[in-house]
Amino acid sequence: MTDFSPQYLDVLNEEQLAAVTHEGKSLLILAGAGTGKTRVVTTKIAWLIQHKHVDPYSILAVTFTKKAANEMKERAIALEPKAAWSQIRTFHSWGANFLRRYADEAGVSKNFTVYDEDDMATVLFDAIPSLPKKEAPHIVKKISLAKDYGLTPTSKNLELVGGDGVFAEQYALYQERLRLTGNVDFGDLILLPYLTLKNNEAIRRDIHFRYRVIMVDEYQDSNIAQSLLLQELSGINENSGTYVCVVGDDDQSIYRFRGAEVRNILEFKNQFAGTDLIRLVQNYRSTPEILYCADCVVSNNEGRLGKTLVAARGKGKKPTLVFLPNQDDETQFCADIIEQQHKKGVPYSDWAILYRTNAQSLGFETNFLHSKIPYAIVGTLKFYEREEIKDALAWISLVANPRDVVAFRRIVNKPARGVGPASQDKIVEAGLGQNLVESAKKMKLPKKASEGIAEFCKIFDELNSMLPDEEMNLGGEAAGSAEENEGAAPKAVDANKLSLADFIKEVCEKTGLNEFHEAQDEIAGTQKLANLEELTNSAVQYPLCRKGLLDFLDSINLDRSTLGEEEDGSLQDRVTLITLHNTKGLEYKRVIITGMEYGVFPREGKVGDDLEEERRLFYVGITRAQNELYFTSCAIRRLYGRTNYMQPSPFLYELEKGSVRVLGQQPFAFQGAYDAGSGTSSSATYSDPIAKKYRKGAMVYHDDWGHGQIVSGDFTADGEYVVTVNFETGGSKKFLPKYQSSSLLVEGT
DNA sequence: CAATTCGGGATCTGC
DNA sequence: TCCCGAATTG
Repeated sequence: MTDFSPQYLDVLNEEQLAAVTHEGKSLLILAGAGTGKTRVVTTKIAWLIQHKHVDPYSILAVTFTKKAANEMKERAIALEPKAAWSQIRTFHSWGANFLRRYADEAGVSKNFTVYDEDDMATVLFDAIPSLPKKEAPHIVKKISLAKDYGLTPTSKNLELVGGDGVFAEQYALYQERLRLTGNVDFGDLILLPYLTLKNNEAIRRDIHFRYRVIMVDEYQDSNIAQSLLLQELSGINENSGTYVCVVGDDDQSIYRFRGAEVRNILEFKNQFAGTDLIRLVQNYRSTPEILYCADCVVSNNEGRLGKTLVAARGKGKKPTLVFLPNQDDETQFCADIIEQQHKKGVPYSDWAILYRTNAQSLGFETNFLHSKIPYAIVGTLKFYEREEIKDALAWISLVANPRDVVAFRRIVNKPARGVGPASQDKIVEAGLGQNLVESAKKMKLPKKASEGIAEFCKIFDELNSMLPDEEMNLGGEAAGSAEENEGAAPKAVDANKLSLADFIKEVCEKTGLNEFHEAQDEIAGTQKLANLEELTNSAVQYPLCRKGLLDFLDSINLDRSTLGEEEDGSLQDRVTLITLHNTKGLEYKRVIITGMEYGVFPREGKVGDDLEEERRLFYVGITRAQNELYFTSCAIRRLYGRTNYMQPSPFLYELEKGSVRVLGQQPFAFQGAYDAGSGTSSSATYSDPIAKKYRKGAMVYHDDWGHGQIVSGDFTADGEYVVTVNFETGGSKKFLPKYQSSSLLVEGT
């Protein structure tokens, strides 16, 4: 077995192989965009199991998004089926699982659900009724950030998150109130496991015994709390012998604003003593021309470990920088180039249009609708934030945990049952930290409210009694097997067996949600009833029991992404419209990065670390492109209803002369910054009006050939003026403008 | 409670 | 400019 080399190792390059077979000390893999990072991690898992005989059960691999976790799990299992026994999941879902197991030690209810920021605001408001309405979200953000930084209400350095004199107290009051609900917020899913491990040696020993290998993907996205958790989890300071391997790219860290800390990756070698570093720089995605641009830009950042991507691919097209008069021209330029290429057989799905802010998508949508260019906007549909879905989920959550004040308030008077705010407050105050429904039953209230509460409690009890504690066992697997799987996707439920979907169906019917929204749909033409059905369907595979209910709620609360969005948009021939942030981890054959203007990208006022983060975002955008890359920059842009004269993005200056082809009217600041074209001709004198109009450098549009630029203009021996035009499509043509004035149009005149 | 008006604010968004 | 939430009004 010594020389046995599994096939899957053959496809790796030298640096990838070194990363896969590395052992011993901790390892930081600095993996640039498109260098096969996921392949390395999944192969490493397979190699450890097959070749090093590591127990798959003792391997933990964490990612930041559910999508990434699913992909990693799938690919690891494809290489080595035993990887199904490994823990491959998101940080937060691991945390939720840990907290359910050690609920008592962590001080939460076993059947907690997870509060999002809206819910947090409700809790905060309950805790501090005097708080002005619009301040709540502000403070909630600070609390979230504090938890991301690993700070508790008694921490000394709360000013790190902008905490002022009263913040510590607000945070403390919030915490107190939150604990009374039994529930947790997202920050708790990291912070509480960290504190529990830190303060409880027995649990810590259990965990160190269990996990022998820990890998973290996208480590540049980790926050301080996650780094602290990793240190406790791995027992790095206690000689646990656990092997830790983190993978990331400091150049792609773009989530500082929500607590991600690049320094985690920069200082990994200090936190995990004796770390080895392996760089993956062989890039299999992009042409060398695109990678050159990426490097020009990112090398302007100071806080980085430093690496330069090396193209594995051969030469391609030079990226193009296009200066346009305004945003309408920008959308039109995109529409034109996509349409021209489409006529030549380039599918729409090759293209992605990237922008800094969602608001910028509007112009493209309008234009594409009109131009009949099919498109799909990525990442706007927030299924679980819809009113009707939140209502249904509130009922479900309250059944799971009757101490859930937020859920209780949300539904107790919806539809109206005469239980107004005053009655609600009374019930909540009396029932704090207890079963709110039971408390409500005992409460003395005005006649109207008391009738309403009776009705509410009746519905609740009926729903509650539908749920057995354990899965009804009709000859299937033993209940509790899900515990072994630790929340892995539940097995399909027999068709003739009741599933959780039946419960949710009842919820929608009994509570009047269906009735209410059916009426709404007719009036407003909405889809609410259908959305509720979709929610019901998504629960089909969960068993009808309390455990199934909690698993279902976790699956929703820990993946707010895309239910309701098309499963595989890539199968459809459509242009992708997407924010730069959303492109991380994705790739497209042809990419247009739009709105390259100061104030838009980078956003106004960004300096220092914030500016470096914007630059990394630009770097992420550039490195999404496989074959072709365009940048567009407008001289004028409407913002908030005002017309603004824009300066080109400072990032454009960082693209070195000769790294891009420039089209359009260069702003004054750019005169001479770039070669306008490749022509060397001495050019024509501009005394001739036609020659003046069709001069070298001008942008033109031709009915058949599309957009292009005049790269040379000369007079023939006969005195005829001839221009050579390089078209966007790559072709080059000569024209006699004298005879072409109607079909060859000079743009911007 | 529903319809209407008024005013403020406007990034990116994982789990 | 435009959208959302809060306040006002019938």
